Amino acid sequence: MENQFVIYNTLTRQKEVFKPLVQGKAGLYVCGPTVYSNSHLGHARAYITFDLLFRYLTHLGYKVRYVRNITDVGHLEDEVEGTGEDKVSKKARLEKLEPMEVVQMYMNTFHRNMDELNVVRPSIEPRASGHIIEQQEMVESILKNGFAYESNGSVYFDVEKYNDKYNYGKLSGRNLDDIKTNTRELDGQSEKKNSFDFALWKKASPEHIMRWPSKWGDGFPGWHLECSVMSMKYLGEQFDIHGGGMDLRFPHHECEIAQSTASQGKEAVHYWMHNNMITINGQKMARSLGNFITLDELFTGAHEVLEQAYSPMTIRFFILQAHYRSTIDFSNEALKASEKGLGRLMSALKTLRGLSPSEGQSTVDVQALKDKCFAALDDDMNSPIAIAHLFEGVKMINSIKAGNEKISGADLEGLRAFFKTVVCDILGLKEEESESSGGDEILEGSINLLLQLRTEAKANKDWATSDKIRDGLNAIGIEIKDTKNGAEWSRK
RNA sequence: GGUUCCUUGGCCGAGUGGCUAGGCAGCGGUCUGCAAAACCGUGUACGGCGGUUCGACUCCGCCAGGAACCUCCA
Repeated sequence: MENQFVIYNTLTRQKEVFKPLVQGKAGLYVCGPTVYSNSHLGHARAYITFDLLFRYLTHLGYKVRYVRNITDVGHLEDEVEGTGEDKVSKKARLEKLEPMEVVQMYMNTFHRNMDELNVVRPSIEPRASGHIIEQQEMVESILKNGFAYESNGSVYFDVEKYNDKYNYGKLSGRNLDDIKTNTRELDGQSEKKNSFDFALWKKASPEHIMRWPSKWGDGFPGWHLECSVMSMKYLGEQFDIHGGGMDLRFPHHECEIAQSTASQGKEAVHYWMHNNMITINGQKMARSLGNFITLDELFTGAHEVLEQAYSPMTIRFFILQAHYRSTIDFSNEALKASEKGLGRLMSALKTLRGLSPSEGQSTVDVQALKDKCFAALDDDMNSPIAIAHLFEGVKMINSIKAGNEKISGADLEGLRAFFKTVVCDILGLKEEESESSGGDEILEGSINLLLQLRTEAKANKDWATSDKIRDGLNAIGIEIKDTKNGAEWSRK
């Protein structure tokens, strides 16, 4: 086991060899979604990225504890509308539901979508609303350490004071002076010492539905707090990797660092990893820009920018074909290319299963292929390169089948294991059967019978009949492939 | 305005100081009764202008265009 897993650490702005705090174990925390509306393409990108990390760490032999939270406390002030109402409550009011009903509904959708994308569920999925006491405890410890102050029933983090001792802005590459001169002055900040101070605990206005009692009065926790608290609770005061979207780098993750450090006197996270955004026509996909596509819309094709439906695996493959730190631009053309490429990869996987060893020595180098592929994954999870090498494997498989290359029994076994490991276990791609399932034996029997008739017709040079069978099967979604070993069929 | 980043062939998307990324599409061929599939072959790509260098798409500077963060966001 010579190779080392290298990951890009946003904190140091460079690639570093992954060294776990505890040998053989890895602690991973990823910021989960706020469940107040449907999951979208951006969620797919983030959670597929860290699913790849989770799967790869597992593949490398680490016992991984993967914590991904659900943000179900509506602490997000609605600045755009200017109502000061949190998003969950607003949704609840609009749809005449309990806030927790809203949360449950979208959490269910999120889980279903993630399952469809073959994203492995995390080891622990804690909810912010279930950790109010712990959050209050952290507020108290930050207060006790002198890095926060109470003001009119709310508690704010004292950024300036923290910065005197530590470094606020180290993750996002800012310094407090810049932040000072560039922070917008918003209304209602009079109770803060400085505009860049952020809320740890916020006093609830009388109409605020999601509220909890505290020693500072009824209120709710600040957004940044839950991740500091829950990561500490389940992964310890210090843990290996914290992930999330690039957009969370500031202020969310910066504030997390400040909170953890202020409460415990040391930093919690060793490696910060951030996935880049998905853009649509070159622009970030965002609710506020009105250009976001939900996963359900993607899977059904029900969105005006979509020319067709795209399957979950197509989306997954599309995302894995770009490096996680690059932006990836959505387009129908790109998605269609991914769909076809994925089809070729998966049908090679099928072919591989049916391959038999050739006589004599291999003419292909399976080991070299494996080495190159794993080297790519070791290099900051370079999935596009790994996939490029996989396609070399596809060529290899097809050439063996066509009789242009030879493979020994041992190599064939190695190739099979390699493909299963990389394609299925690490990249998390699976075969998608078309909806028509059930009655498979009858179906197969019928099709095989038709193919027999076609073979006979061909033998009699009855092209009309043979083409009629081919076209007819084609029309109901069965594709015929004539190979040297006779006709084969597959579902389109 | 501040901070950071990007600009690769028809499309998407890796990467490197001199050596073929890959996918999709296209073109030519093999196979086929014809197709499809598969296989083989095929593309003188690196925003513009300077500089460093024996040599730059890759390093430096400037310019142009675009993006992200600075406000909720994956």
